[in-house]
Amino acid sequence: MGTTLGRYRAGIETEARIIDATRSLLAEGGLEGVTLNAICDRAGVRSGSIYNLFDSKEAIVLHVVREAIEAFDPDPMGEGTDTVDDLVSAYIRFFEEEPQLARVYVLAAVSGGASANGARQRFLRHHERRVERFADAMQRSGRSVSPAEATQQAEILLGALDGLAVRWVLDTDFAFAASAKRAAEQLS
Amino acid sequence: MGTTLGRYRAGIETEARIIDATRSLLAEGGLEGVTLNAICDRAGVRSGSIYNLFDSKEAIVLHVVREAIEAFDPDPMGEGTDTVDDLVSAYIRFFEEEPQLARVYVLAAVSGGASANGARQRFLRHHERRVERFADAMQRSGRSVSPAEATQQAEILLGALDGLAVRWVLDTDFAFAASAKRAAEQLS
DNA sequence: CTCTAATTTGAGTGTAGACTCAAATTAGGT
DNA sequence: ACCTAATTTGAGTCTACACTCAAATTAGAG
Repeated sequence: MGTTLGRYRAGIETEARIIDATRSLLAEGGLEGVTLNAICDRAGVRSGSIYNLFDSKEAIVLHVVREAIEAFDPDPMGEGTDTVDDLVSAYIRFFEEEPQLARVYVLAAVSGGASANGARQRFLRHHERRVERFADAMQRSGRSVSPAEATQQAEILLGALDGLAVRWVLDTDFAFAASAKRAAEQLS
Repeated sequence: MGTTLGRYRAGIETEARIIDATRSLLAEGGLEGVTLNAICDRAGVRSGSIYNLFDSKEAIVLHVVREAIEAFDPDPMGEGTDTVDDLVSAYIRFFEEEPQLARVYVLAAVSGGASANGARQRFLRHHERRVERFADAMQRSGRSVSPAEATQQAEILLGALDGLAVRWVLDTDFAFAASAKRAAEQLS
């Protein structure tokens, strides 16, 4: 019943290029480096094209940040059977396979922490979901006794992983994966 | 030999108010919330006064960031005899006693990680000095064998503390001190 | 091949924000 | 009380930046 995608192909491709450009600029220089000019240059379009596809620059940035949050889910299928090791491995894998999105996540999460808008709430909720999954995995492993105890320990383990992630943002030569594994060994 | 401070008192007081205003704005909303207008309103001056005392807005911001880095030194006297517990306690105390500077530090360190200017290098060097001090303390405690081993473990412990600090920036209700102590127990 | 919806353009508009500066004011020194 | 260095003012300037929009172009549908 619907039309084919044919006529919309150019728009879809342009949108993807704009999103890719914004993601790489965010990863490189944080929000400060993301001007319309920079997006246009990187994507190879003029500003009018951007507003044909997005309401505002902020809409594009939020799209990328949402993308990073969704990609950072250590248990996207929500099966709830992962071990702590599975979750830690997924965390590390995300940084290895999606370094740009990982950087976007870290930078946005911290600067979101300073903001009054919904960004902070969104990152906080995402963090709480992660803590819950880690805590569940810890309880299934028999290591922790009470839910409160598991939650506290999950906060610490995730805190360590996040701190090492920040360390990696400061210096990508830092051996994030090895340090993360070692931290998990000692905190599980 | 020199003149008294008398004639300069007004300038000194105004400078302090401008710095205090900038610090509180940085802690509240990160760099985004620090406009000249906001500084003027918070400090109770007009923009001309600011440029009588500082070369630029950036100069004020850098002053506050430098202040945060210096305040965050776990061993400012450089005596080199602290235990790991001493250093962890100093870290926690800084957050309890200087929450505004602590927030400024965390926010600036991460966003500095995205920048190309000297800020990232400055935070990296500061971090490396902290790692060295923690590693030295670990070796003195007899826990770690080699310097390399101590350095790795110091990176992990500081990573955990920093990650919990970021967690606290997202939500100041988070029990940072208790979590930090518990992380240190397991990572020392 | 024609039609036209979708897309692109880029000069132009409006504004937030950093910073300037001549004039006015303040207050310490004598 | 007078002098004047230091300080403050706030309207004004300049620019970077987000966004607009009429006209032109592209390319898929029929």
